[in-house]
Amino acid sequence: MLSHQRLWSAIDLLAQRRGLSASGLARKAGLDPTTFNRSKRQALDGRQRWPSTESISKVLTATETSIEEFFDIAAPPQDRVALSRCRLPLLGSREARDPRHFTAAGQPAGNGWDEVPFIAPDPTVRDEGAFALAVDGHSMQPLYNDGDVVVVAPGAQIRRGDRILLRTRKGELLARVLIRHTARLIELHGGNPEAPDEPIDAGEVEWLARIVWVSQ
Amino acid sequence: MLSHQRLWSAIDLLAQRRGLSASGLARKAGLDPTTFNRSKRQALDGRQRWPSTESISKVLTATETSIEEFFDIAAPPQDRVALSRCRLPLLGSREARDPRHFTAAGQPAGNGWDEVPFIAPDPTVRDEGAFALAVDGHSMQPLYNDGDVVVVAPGAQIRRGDRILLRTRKGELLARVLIRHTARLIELHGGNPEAPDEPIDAGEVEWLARIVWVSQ
DNA sequence: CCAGCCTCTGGATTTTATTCCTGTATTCGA
DNA sequence: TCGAATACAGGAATAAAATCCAGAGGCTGG
Repeated sequence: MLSHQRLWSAIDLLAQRRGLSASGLARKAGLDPTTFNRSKRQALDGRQRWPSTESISKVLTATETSIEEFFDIAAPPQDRVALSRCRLPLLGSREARDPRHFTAAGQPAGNGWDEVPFIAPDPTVRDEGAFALAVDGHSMQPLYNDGDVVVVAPGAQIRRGDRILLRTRKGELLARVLIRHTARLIELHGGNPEAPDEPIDAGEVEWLARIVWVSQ
Repeated sequence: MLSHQRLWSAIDLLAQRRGLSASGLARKAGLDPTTFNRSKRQALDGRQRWPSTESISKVLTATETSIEEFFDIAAPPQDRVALSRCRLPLLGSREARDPRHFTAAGQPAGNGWDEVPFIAPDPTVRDEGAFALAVDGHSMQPLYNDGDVVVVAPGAQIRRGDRILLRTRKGELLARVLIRHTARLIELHGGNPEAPDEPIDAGEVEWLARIVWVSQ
């Protein structure tokens, strides 16, 4: 649905994001500067006045804004789909072995990354450093197979039993289940219920991040 | 951006999806039936005429369409993000044991379903019958744990090695890995590498559907 | 301090979208 | 077969949004 209030606040918020006033936005779009005046938003008798689609179209063109972004700006919070994080950086797990693709905190770095649209219900994915990893080959079995895509959120809280992506100082990239995490020791599990836990010295670990979504 | 052409074709396509004509849509929205006439879309001298935001708002309200869906309808293919499927039906796996929550084809039915926003890069999720299942308890271990959310696409092609959700005629709801699927026999695997395959008679199966995404 | 610029109000005017109307063609059900 | 409803074109009238036009207030740099 589309309310009078949402439409006008989208215009205000778009102007704000672009560092413009309401009149500045109108002028930039080639419209009369008074078009978006507050005094033009309702008639004297209180009836609502709506901006025209043509004006909106001109504003979007002038500010290089997509119609989706425009309506997302003023969406009610529960409908907000975090369009800013709509495109996650994506890398193949083979390329991801190269540590230069990551910052020291495990966030994507450099320009070898592709992009993929993604919006998940879990707000952890809005994490600024979130990225997607396309699994090639068998290096992450049995948890993940060739062709799976895992979404990793370095900023997400990690608890026991969560699946994590872990970079060791040696440069290995592992997908595991976290069993225990103390100051000195990290206990991992490979996903095979029959296999024993794998302890690893906390000093060996460069970073670890929670895997929040997987396509398979 | 928002073009004259896209706006009008969104109106036409929305009408089409709701089984209405352009004039029927206008009438349903409480507008004059000629409002959306083709003859009103451009002036005699060829200048573009735009529908008003207020008319669009009335149309969306009358057809219970979100503004996101409206603009997605006529989006260029490369921008199409299946916003119409942005909100997936969601059910807990415990409630999902009750077969009344599903159609015979394994699509969501009834009104016990919640909703969750979701957009995945994989077009399989655009499947009209796609839904999300929140796993409660241990019934789907070791593949999935309490708190995981799996996204299921009943229309997606299934190949060997895919994870599937399966409803038996007895009413069980199982998450498994598909090993083999012949006319008579379906071979499944529970996810524990040490465990043997589980054969099941194809006649025992009500439906099965591919699991395409998992949060964990 | 003041000119110049911007922002906004509120009114008059112009432009434009909607409504109202007439007329034609088509579909549908009795 | 024949009304009744629907779909649509096109024109006139009406309603509403954009412009145009003062005028007030704020800010800034000279």
